[in-house]
Amino acid sequence: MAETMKGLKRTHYCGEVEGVGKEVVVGGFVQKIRDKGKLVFIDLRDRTGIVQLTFNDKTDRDVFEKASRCRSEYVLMAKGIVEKRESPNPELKTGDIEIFVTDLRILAKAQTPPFEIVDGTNTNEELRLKYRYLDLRRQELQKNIIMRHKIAKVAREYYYENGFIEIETPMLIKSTPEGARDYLVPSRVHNGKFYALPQSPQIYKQLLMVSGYDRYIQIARCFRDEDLRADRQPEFTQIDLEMSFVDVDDILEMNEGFIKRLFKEVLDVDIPLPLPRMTYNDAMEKYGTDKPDTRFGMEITDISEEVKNCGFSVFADAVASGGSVRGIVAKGGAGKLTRKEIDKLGEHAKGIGAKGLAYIRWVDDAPTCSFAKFMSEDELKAILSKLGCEKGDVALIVADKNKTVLSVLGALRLIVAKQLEIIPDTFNFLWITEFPFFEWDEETGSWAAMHHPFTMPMDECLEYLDTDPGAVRAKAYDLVLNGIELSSGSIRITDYELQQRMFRSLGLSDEEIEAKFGFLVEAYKYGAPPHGGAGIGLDRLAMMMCRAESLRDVTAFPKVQNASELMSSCPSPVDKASLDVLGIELKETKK
RNA sequence: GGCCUGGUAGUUCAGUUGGUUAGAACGCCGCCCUGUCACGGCGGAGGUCGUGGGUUCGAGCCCCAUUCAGGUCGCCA
Repeated sequence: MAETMKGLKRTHYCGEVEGVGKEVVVGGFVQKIRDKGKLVFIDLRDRTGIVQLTFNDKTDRDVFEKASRCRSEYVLMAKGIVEKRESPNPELKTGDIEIFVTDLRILAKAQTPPFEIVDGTNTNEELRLKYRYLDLRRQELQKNIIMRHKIAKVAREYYYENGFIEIETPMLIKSTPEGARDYLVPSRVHNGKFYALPQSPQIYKQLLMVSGYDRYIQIARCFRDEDLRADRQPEFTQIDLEMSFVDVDDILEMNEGFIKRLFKEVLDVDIPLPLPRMTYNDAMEKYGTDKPDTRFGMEITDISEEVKNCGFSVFADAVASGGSVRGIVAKGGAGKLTRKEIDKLGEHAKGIGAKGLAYIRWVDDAPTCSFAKFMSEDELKAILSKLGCEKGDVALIVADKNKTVLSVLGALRLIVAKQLEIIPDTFNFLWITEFPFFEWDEETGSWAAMHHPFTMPMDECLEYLDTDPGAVRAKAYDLVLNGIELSSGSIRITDYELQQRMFRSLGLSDEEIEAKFGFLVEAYKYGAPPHGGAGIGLDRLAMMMCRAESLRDVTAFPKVQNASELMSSCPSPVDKASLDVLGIELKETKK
């Protein structure tokens, strides 16, 4: 039978014990017991840290024996006197004191955990996820989870102070088969019909602006039934906001203010404002991605002009067929990027769509070049000069359709930078602006909205909406931090006529518009202030601020790659009776 | 759905060309120890080598399939 804490009331957290001579009561988990025979030390841990409990020949005999029976992860409560240590432990916050224990309660015994509860563990993540509640005891993880809490706290404070009102939007909403796949929820009272879990509160927050709430914020859970990545969970949390009577600059400034305050308060890092901005087109041309990591250079250079008439048909043909030839230069990379490493990069490039990878590696007097035999010396010189490739450097070159060239070089740029270890440990924020409104969908052979169909086109683009959709840019913006997309938002269309035009450009019939967005379109007929907003990924923000590698490290109960949760084994089958009530019959399921 | 990586005591790993009884460290259990804090000393327990099949006189090791986990591409308005 475990003991109770009757008569004891905690006075201090373990990591905050102080005051030599004072009587204190602490509670926590046994981190470690060091039994010296007639002298026992117990490291007691709670979320604030560790304090040392001491038992010696002056200790009551029952208390002493109880102490020596303790094992790792037992839950204890101890009353005692704070004493100064003869030899302090500089590793501990409370290292210059210890507690001479006069009363000890074993509140719960504990089985030996399947892995040690210590920081810097390298226990397999699968096992730790199965026993997530134990993994969450580790101080590393507790620090991350608490960091996440602080972010949410500063977010609420900041936006509240700026006039935002927190409003909850529904979790059971109408499914709109656009964009990501919805999680569907059946219901007993509506056989054959389904709710969807929100991918974001998008439509509702826009309606709140129509309703005149002016500034809305919500720390909102969002759901997407898509495959996971290290930086993507099927359910995630967004600091979701919307503002009325604003244009792009107003929203960017508001959110910059939040970023600055957040990093100052939580990490004591100064983020200079305004944050840099870059157009989508510039980002694609220079970095091959709409979320560039600008902590290092290695920008993409177009050498199409230099090679369009050269003897190397791969290059010349790519340019002739409307594509391009571009390259990146790894400054001083010739040492680390051996022929073998470059071959590996080539394989990787092929894996992501390139037909091949040309290279120049300049170690000694003359550069080694994979396509030298097709080139005159002058042509090669021109390429080197345009690329800025010098002795000691490696240039990687891809020829293909523009889209392929850019995406491949964008990916290689990141890999090479990691290999060369040239990425500084800083926080580089960047706004990406002027996104294209439309995106050509190869599968359906039609235009699709890149952001979402309620995004306002830029004022000067309205005139060629119908004639040249590909050139229409939108009042949409992303906030990027070190190559991770942190936030995404836009100014919304508030004009009924314009919205109808955009829907039609997307190939939606009047019937489809009515069925999918009828209530939204209807709402805008009753007058709406200009408005826009953004969603800031709380999980990713926490991941970056904790310098974690994965969202799993900043999410209390995360899901794994196949979107299941290892601890509770969810999702799980349900019995036939439950399905019958919902009017659902399963087809043969995938094995 | 494609590609890549991994799965051996509780944990992290080693395991030679396929060859006797599969090892180490940490953890765990027991005994000893009055100043430990990576405590120390002595002793001990602990293995379906992810699963199934195949090759072989013989498989942790080779082959095939499968499963689980991770990364990534597709996907993520």
